[in-house]
Amino acid sequence: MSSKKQITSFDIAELAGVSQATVSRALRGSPEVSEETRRRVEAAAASLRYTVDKNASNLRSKASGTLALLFFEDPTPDDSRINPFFIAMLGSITRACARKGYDLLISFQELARDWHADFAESKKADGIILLGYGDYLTHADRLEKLRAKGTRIVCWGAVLPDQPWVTIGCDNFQGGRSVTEHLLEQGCRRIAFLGDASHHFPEFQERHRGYLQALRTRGVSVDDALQIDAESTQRSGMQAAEALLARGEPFDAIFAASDLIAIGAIGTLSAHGIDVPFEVAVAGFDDIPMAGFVNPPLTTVQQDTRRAGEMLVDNLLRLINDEPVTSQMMPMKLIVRRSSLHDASGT
Amino acid sequence: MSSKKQITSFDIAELAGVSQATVSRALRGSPEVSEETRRRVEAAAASLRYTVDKNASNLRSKASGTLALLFFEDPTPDDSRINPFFIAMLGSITRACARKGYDLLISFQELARDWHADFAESKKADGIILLGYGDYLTHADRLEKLRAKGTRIVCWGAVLPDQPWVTIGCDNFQGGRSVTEHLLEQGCRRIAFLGDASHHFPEFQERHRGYLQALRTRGVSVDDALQIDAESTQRSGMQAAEALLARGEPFDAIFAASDLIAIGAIGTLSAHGIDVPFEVAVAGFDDIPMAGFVNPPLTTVQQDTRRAGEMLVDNLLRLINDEPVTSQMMPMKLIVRRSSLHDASGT
DNA sequence: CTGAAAGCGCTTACAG
DNA sequence: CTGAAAGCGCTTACAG
Repeated sequence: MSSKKQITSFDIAELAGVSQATVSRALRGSPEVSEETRRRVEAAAASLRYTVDKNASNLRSKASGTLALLFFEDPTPDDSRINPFFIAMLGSITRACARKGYDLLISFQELARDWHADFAESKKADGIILLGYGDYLTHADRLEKLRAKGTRIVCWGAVLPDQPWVTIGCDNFQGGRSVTEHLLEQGCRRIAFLGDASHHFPEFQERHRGYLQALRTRGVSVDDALQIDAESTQRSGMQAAEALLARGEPFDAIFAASDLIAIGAIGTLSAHGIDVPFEVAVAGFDDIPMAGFVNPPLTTVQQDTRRAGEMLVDNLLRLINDEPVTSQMMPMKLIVRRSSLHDASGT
Repeated sequence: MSSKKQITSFDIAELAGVSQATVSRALRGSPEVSEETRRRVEAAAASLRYTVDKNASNLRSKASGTLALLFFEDPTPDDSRINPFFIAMLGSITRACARKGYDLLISFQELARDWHADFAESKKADGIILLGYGDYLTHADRLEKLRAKGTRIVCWGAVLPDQPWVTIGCDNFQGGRSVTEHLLEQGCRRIAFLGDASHHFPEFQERHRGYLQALRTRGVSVDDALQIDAESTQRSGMQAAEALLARGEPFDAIFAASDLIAIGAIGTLSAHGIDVPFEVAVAGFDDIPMAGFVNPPLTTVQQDTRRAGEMLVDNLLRLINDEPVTSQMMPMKLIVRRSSLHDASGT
């Protein structure tokens, strides 16, 4: 603790020769204060290195100037391995907050836990951003209850019809479709899908729907034996690829529901002496920084994380200001790298 | 905003049949409260879904229960590319905070900016963690002024003698030495160092000192032409490798001051048709997640980010509690992967 | 445009 | 072990 007593707005008021209320107004840029008074107050504040006590101002004004970012994830053995895609989102969310003058509180949570009280209800944050490959459906009632209590929440994830909460997400369906069409163009016909395509992973499910759509449009028959569940980790990708090989079904391509799954799968294929992309083309989803550096470089779908972060923050602030907000879907972009160039490298 | 009036400790007091002060004590687990009263208060609080207003409690108690994490970095063109090593640190710091019951506020800043007022002085955070390949020396006076004002700060970085602020860092000197010894054991004799080894990058400087020490111990002469400045980005690593090649000096190994530099350098070498590790062995520093997945997998130095995060938080909390704290250095670990196996793959 | 006063919801001596 | 009272440092009607 500093030895000196804390400097308050009363000290500034005395120094500037105005009332404490005027200090408060001047420092918040209220238009009620005359230009000259404001200058005098600002000079006094600067000379004493005064800063407004956020706790007091928040208590009085009922706003915190803070947003909370909650990462949802299953408990992982390795604490420090965060899904790289969400890291990129974290970066852009942080900067978007800074641009808007908001602070950002972050926290890692398990979806099943009782996290709601921690932020909005204790007035630490004015609103909450949820990030994660979340099965929000299962927790829909909780989200709904929060919303009813007046908590402002914006989710990143699958944008689905009939979702009562505001969601920003990329167009997973189109993404899945684009990747699959690209693989078909490479001459692949037995394209495996690695990822849990159930409603527990709504984003994966959408990507899978796009995959099915692309196959059907081209008249390629769908073989359920080519779909293997996986969650978004390398380990899970390796296991899924092992399971796929164990099934003995022939396949000439893998569309992994995320880059981490794809990278794990490539590892397994290599270990089995299977060449990528000559024998099996592989594509992922997310365009994590690693994607361009694995061997072979990974074809994937890029999401505009910078814009996504801005949209999450902007929409949450609109919600906080009681402005109309709707869920929004962002376009994605296919990034072709060597891992999927089945055609060029072989046959 | 919720339509209902906010529930306060007075409501709980009434429901539980005690005074408001007792509610406050019971909910904070004060030992002064009887077990039976506590239970009654907790039940009442739960039934009304009451949570303590943090702004009020912070204002009164003069503590925020929040730590601030400041990332220092130069402004980058690409918002979302955060150094992966710091991301791992972020993860472990966040979790360490959670375990201690603290919230974490995060912010990206440029070292040169006027950031000090933002957190500690406005009472938003009880203490600050600084993270970044920072040139803290240049900003030493600012740090010192903050400390004098009572701000609690802990830095991640180079642990140097005569540093008045508390720093946690890994043993960069030993790390640099281990890598260099390893490269020497592989038969390399012309080992380039890629990284700014000036006092502006104290961690790189320490790694470079370790490098020099290893060379001298083995009686290998140091050639200044083999040192090229680089900061910790792939782009910079590529440029440094280009510059090195342009000098025309023969070299059989590169020790890059960070993994990102190493990965960039490998890219440049490959583009020039130079085989790694057969013609040039390469090693980096940090063991970022990508390191094991590039081609060839990168030999590097691993820092225990989980433990580092814990130590940063623990030491900051000690500082906040006015307990004695000293700077500490953590051991590192050489991780040998294929990029440095010069010997085995050639000659 | 400015000031005097009330009050945000807690925690913490103080008293018993 | 519990209560009554003061007060943390602001913001915001209210009045002029």
